[in-house]
Parts: sequence; structure tokens; C-alpha cells
Amino acid sequence: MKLSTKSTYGLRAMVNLALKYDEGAISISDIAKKEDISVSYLEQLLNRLRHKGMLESVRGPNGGYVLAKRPKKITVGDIVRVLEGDTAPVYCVTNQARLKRSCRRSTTCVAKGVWEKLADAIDRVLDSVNLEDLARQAGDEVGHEKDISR
Amino acid sequence: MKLSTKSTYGLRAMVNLALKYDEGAISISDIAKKEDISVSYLEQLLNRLRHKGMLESVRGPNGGYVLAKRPKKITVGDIVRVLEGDTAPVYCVTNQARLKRSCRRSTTCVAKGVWEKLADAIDRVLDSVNLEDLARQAGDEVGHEKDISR
DNA sequence: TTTATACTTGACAAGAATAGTAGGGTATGG
DNA sequence: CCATACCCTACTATTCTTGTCAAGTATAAA
Ligand code: FES
Ligand code: FES
Repeated sequence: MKLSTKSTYGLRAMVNLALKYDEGAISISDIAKKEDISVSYLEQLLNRLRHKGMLESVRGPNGGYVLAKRPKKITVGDIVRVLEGDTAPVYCVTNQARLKRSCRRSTTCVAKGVWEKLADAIDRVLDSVNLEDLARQAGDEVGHEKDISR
Repeated sequence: MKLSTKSTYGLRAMVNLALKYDEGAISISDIAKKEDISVSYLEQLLNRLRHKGMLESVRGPNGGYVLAKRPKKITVGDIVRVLEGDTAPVYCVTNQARLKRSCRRSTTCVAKGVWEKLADAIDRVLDSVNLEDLARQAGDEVGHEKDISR
């Protein structure tokens, strides 16, 4: 019951992009260096987010990635769903037909109700936090550090 | 972000035991047959639950397993924590020292707040449902089926 | 006492998923 | 034209999952 690094790396990269939303394209290598993530691996993740309409890319020198929407419009759930496949805790209750696996028991299984409640709770949390929230939080922390240092 | 079959099989087995809580020991093979789970595999799961004080065993003919506490006192969270290791969605926020992995970023990582909220939501759901709830539900369904069949 | 039943334990193994690497190709600003 | 940076596919090492297998122990019943 663990999220893969795809989601955790991807979210951290997206927060980086949210923090520099108004500063043009940011390169993969910049993010990879700052977050200490393999460049090649991060390439795959950001590319997947681009294909799903979450990022736009600029090629050539000074190129990089930019959020395709305002940070407010991208939730953690959006990112996790793209990178993880879905957010369901068991295949029985995923709503993505592609991932749904045979579950003959679904009509009688007493556990199903629990998994459905769990899936709802997970989605509620993940969809309630967007990149603007996280960027603001990150900004506040930087400001706080500055205050302490003087 | 999927629970393994350890949790899902284990929970189903425990609900079976809850349904027959007053009928003495139930054998692994009975449960395995009813739930269509490999006997050897289920052995491992139930034994782990026994070591953690969730089950008691009776050896020899007519032996089997019995819940070590009243169904009301065993939650889905208890079972998942034993069989899955813990319920945290990322290693960064597990409260089990054994599983906690190096996360140098934990003091600065902006994502951590999300994972903590998520971990809380997951625990809230899993700890809010106990075996008595599930057994009652299973019993109701049987009754309902009977009503229809006449 | 013998025997069949059923739990106990540890080792092993196939398959899938994860977490990357590697290496080419394409677009573009300078 | 060339250095930069995205684009895309394939491959690999490691770990986790999902079991199987074999040998042993305890006990109720015949
Ligand atoms: S086995 Fe699929 S819902 Fe229980
Ligand atoms: S990397 Fe551990 S909390 Fe973000």
C-alpha cells in the first residue's frame, strides 16, 4: 500500500514548476538537480504528464517544461492518477476500466464496502490539495527561514 | 498504491471467523475452500495474525483458528497493519520505525503535509470498521437472499 | 497406542512491478 | 551549424508479490 516514486518524484517536480510558473520554461536537469532525481527517469515522468495535458514543453536551448494550467487547477490527485495509474487501494474498486480485474465476488464480497469507503477517503484528500496550495506553503517556509536568518 | 492480497485475503478469512465466532475452531482448509485461496498461503497469513495476538489456534483433529478477541475489538486497520506492515502511503510518514526509510527532505519537503493528511484519512477509515460490522453485514445479505428466494 | 487431522515453520521459486539506464532521435535559439 | 534540451524506445537490475513444497509437532479419536 505504497505510492511509487513515480508519484512522489512527480509531485515534487510539479511543485517546483508551480513555484516558477511565471518564469518561463524550466529544464528537467534543473529540477532533477534540485530534487536529486535521475534526469532520465524524470524525463519519463514529465513526458507522461505532458501527454495527459498537465504540462507543456519548449524544445531547444532555454527550453523546458511549463504547467499547462494555473497551479490552482492541478490537484495532487490529478498527478497521482496520471503517474500511478489510479488511486484505488484494490483493483476491485478502481473506476478505470483498463485496470479493473476480474472479481467474481464483487456482488457478495463483504470487504468491498470497506475498500469503497477507503477509495473515497483517498480521493477526497488527494483532490483537495492543489499545486497553488503547496507552492504557497513552500514560499512561506522560505520567507520564514529568511526571518530567522537576520 | 495497491493493497496486496495478504490484506484482502486476510480480511476475508477474518470475516469468516467472525461469522462463526461462537462455533469453535474453524480449519484453514474450510476457509480456503470457501474463499478460494491457497491453503499454504493462507496458513502463512493466519499464523502471522496469531503471532500478533489476533487469533488463537487449536491443533489436532477438529482444530483450527478462533478469533482471540471479540469481533467488535478487531478492526480492518488492525488486520492490514499486521499483514501489510503498515498503512502509510509513503515510507516518509510511516510511524513504524522499522519501516521508516531515510528521507533527508522530511523537514523541508512540501509534499509531506499531503502524505500525512492522506495517512490520517486512511487510518480513520480502516480503524472505523470492525469485524462485527462486516459480519453483521454479511449476515444481513444472507437474510436478504433468503427473502428473495421464497 | 496408532493414526489421521490440522497447525507450525522455513526454504524456495516463478512472475510482476519498480526504479532506474542507455542510446538514439528531433527541434531550435544563438 | 552546433550546443542545448526535449522525445522515444528498449533494456536491465532489484525488489516485492504470490504463492509452492517439505518436514515437523500436537492432539483427538479409534
Ligand atoms: S474480492 Fe473484489 S471486492 Fe472483495
Ligand atoms: S521526500 Fe520524504 S516527505 Fe517528501
